[in-house]
Amino acid sequence: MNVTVRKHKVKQEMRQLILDAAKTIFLEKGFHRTSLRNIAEQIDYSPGTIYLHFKDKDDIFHALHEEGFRKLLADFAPLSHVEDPMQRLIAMGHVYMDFALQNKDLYGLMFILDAPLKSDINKEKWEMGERTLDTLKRVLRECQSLGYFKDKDVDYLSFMIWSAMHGMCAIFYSGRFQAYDQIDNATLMKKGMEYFMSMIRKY
Amino acid sequence: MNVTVRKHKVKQEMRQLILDAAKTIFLEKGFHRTSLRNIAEQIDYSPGTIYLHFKDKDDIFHALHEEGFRKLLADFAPLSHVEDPMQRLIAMGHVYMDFALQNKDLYGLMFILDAPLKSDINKEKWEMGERTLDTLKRVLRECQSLGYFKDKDVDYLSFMIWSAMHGMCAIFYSGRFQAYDQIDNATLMKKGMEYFMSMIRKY
DNA sequence: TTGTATTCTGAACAGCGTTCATTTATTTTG
DNA sequence: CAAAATAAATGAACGCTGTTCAGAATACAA
Repeated sequence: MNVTVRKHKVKQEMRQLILDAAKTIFLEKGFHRTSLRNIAEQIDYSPGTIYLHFKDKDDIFHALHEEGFRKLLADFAPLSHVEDPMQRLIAMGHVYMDFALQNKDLYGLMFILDAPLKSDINKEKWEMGERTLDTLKRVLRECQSLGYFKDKDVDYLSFMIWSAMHGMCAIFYSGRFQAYDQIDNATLMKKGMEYFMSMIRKY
Repeated sequence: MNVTVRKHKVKQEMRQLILDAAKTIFLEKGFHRTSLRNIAEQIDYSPGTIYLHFKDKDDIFHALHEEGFRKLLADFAPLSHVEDPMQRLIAMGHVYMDFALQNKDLYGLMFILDAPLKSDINKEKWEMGERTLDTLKRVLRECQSLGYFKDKDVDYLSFMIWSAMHGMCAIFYSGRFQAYDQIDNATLMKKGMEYFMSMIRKY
């Protein structure tokens, strides 16, 4: 018992060690360019050892995926204290964008990379995604009760708003704004957000 | 001369043969899951032959990348006949979205996949991207001369609008809307677009 | 200390992008 | 038409990948 508890703890520490190493290397080289041998080398274990803690590479992906959502939801949590739903909606946008800016690799894993998402697992894992989306839908309904977004369907509306946020973050992630190369990335994002929010406030 | 011309033609046909095969398999299996051996097999040549026509896998990526932009710009072309700039802007949105819906693989190559874009080449290749963006900026300026988007910076505005469009397409591409799984993809996209456009019209 | 259970290793497998000496096909020349 | 020169295509080989698994190393129990 005391022993099995400690064993369990050791096992979890190893898991976290692998995840942290993986995250570090993903950040440096990108998901597809990171090999299990790279990860193994970083933590001074052989490649085989990783398979004692994760089913395969996708499994590591999923673990980080979930870690990302936990972090994002945690970042959202303080916003529940913002009384005015419209102010809360705007604040959520900023938190979302900051999350993408500060956790580029994690953001890519969660919303962009096509790596796995193999049908079986994704239903379970996307429970986190749904919870995040529900947070958005809830605040939108509150906004509606204050007169905003009259006669708008919350499903379509939430999709449109999330897409706008995601679009900016995704372009940032993929590094595809050479077209704006004279403008600082963060400024571009913040200004884009500002324009969108001032638009939606009047909607 | 006559001979060299014919040779050149044959060579280009081979190039196109490879590109078409590549596109087909990308569509089926995705970029990262498509191997050069798969492509070679599909056209009944050995892997080595492909390297007679393309520098490497990234080179194929770039060729399709450019093909995509040529197609998108061609789809935009007829819109120059739409007199009212706001109507043209809205029409552009629909064309962009239809392009993504009907050329999913190409869209991913152009705007999402992180495969290559290795600094050297991307400047040249993104000339197409810039041209596309210029089309958007031009119509926005025309809208401004009609009183829309007063005091708005065209760079930030174009980024925000493009991001909103891209966001919807990117979510569609990555298949990450299980959260809306009871709603048809195309409907979701069209409605999202409709909401965004009705919002921007009043901006 | 011995025996059992656990952890870890690293060689092996098939497949990957890529290269290149060699073979095959085509064209040019005598 | 045959021979030489040029071009096109091959496929084995290299070092990499994710993944597996028999065996070695280590830890724990009796």
